[in-house]
Amino acid sequence: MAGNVKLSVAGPGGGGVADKRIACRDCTLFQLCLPLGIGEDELALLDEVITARRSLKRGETLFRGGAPFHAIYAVRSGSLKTYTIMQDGREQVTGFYLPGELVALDAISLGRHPSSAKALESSSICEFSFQDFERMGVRVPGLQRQMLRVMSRELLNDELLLLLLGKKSAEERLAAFLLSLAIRFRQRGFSATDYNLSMSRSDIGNYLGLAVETVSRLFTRFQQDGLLRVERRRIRIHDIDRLSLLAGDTALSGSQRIDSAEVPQGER
Amino acid sequence: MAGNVKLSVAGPGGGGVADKRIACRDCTLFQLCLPLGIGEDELALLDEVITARRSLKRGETLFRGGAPFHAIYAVRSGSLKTYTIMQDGREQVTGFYLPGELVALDAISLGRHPSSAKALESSSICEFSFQDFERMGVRVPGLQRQMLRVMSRELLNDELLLLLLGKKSAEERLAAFLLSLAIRFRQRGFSATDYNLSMSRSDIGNYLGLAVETVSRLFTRFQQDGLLRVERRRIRIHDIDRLSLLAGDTALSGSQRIDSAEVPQGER
DNA sequence: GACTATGATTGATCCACATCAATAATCGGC
DNA sequence: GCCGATTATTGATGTGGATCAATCATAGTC
Repeated sequence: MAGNVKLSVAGPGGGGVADKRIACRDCTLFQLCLPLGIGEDELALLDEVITARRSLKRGETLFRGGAPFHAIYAVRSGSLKTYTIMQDGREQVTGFYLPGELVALDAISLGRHPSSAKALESSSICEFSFQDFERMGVRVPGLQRQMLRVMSRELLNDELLLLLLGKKSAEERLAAFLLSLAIRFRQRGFSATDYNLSMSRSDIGNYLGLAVETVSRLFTRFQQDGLLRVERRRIRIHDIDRLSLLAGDTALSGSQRIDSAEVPQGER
Repeated sequence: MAGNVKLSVAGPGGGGVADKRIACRDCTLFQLCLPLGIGEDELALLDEVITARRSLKRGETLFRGGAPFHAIYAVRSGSLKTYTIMQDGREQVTGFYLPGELVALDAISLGRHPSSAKALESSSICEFSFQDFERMGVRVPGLQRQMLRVMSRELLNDELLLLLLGKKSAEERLAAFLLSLAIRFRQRGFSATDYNLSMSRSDIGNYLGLAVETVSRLFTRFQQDGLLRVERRRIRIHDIDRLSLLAGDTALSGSQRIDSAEVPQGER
C-alpha cells in the first residue's frame, strides 16, 4: 500500500524508460505545471519539448549530482527528493517534490546537476529538453514568464527553509513541515488533514536538520497533545490551527501569505 | 574608513534619490550584471528599462518586506543585506549582496517582496522595472536566458547555505562564509585574502544561524590558529587552503566546482 | 575632546537536541 | 507465511553552542 499521492494520470506501471505520451493539455497537472497562462495552440508546442516520460520505482535515481545538465523534470505522479552529498559522505536533503513541481532548476547556471534526485515511491516524470525549451521561449513569451515565476517561488521556498533551519526550534520545524505538506496537498485536490508521508523519518530529519530520534519523539508528542494522529506514515491532522500556531507563521512553501507589513523601526 | 568594496564607478555621493545615469556598456560591472552575452545594440535597450539609479547610505532601506514588487535591483557599488522578519520579531538574514548581484528575485512569484533589503554601507543601486524587463525579454532572448541563469545560481547559493545550516558545525560555517566572500571579491577584481566585512558580527551570526558570541570566539580562534588575522572588520587570510579544508568543500556561492561525482552506491 | 550608544570580546553556566544503545514494528523477498 | 533487513520508537547520557553577564573598544555627536 505504499502509493499515496497518486494522481489518476499516472501511466500504468509497466512501461520501460519512456512510455506513451499524454498531451500536456490532457494532463491532470495542467494547472500546476508550466503551461499556466499559455494559449491553446502554444500548448502544442510545449508538447514538442517533452523529450520523454519516465517511470521510476521507489529508490531509483532520476539524475545524479555532478552529471551534465540537459533536461528539466516535472513530477506527474509520485514524489521525489533531491539531495547533495558532501565529500565526507554526509547527505543533505534539499527538497521534496510533489506532482506538478519542477526539478533541476538549480542546474541551469552551472550546466551540471549540483544535486541528485531519487524517487520516494513509484513516480512518473516528464522530461523537458532545456535547450529546446529555451529556443521555444523565444516564440512563446508566456512560457519564459511562467518559468521565472516558478523559479522565484522556488527561491522563496528555500528562503523559508533557511529561516526554519537558522532560527526555529525542532518543534517549529516539524510543525511547519507538516503544514507545508498539508497546503501543497490541498492545492493538488487532496485532503490537507489526512495524508501519507512518502519520505522516511530519516529523510524528514535530514531535511529539517534534526536527528531521526528527535523527529520520532516530536511525532509522539504532537500526538499526545492531540494535535494529530500518526500511524507509521499516515498523518491525520486534528487541529491544524494549533499546528499553524506552533509553526510560527512560516508555512514553508505553501505561503501565499506575507509577513503582515514589517514594523517600520525608523531606519536604524 | 567604512567604505570598502568601492568600485570606481560609484556616482559621487551627493545625489538625491535618482542621480545621473551611466549607460550599461560603460558600467564597470558590465560583465557581472545581467548584460552578459547580450549584443551591442541590445545593450541600449537594457538601458531603457533602468528606471532609476539610487544611492543609499548605510542603514537605509531599499525595500520592505510586504511591499508590492515592481522592480529588480542590481548592486553597483557597496553592499546590501536581505532579511525576513518573523511575527515574533526574530529576524533572519537571507543574503548579502555585492556589486554585480541582483536583488529581489524572490519577489517575482508573489508580486510582493517577501524580504526587506537594507544597505550595509553607502551603496549605489540600479533599479529595473520588471514589467519593462519582461516585455523586453521578448525581443532580446539572451536577456531571458541570462536571467534564468542568474536565478538558477541564486537557487544554488541557497542550497549551499541550506547545507551549511542543516549539517555543518559553527566552525565550518564561518570558514565557508569567509571563503565565499573571498571568492566573490576575487571575481570582482579585489583581493581574495584581504578584505573588509561590511556586515556586523551580529549579521554574520544571524545569517549563519549562530550567536554573535560564537562568531566572535571563532574569529579569535581562527586567528590563534594562524589561519587569518582579524582586526575589527578587516580580514586578512593567511592560509586559504586550510580555511577551505575547514569549510568542508562548500564554498557557499562562489562554487564553480561540483561534488566530484557522487559515489554510485547502487540505488539503495 | 569628553559622552553616549553600539558593537565586539571574553568568561561562566545551561539546555535543546545529538548521540549512543536497545528494542519493537514493518517491509520486502522468496 | 517465515526471515533478515530496514525503519521507527523509546530511554539514558553527553555536548556544542546558546544564553546570561561583564568589560572593553569604537564611532558618532554636540
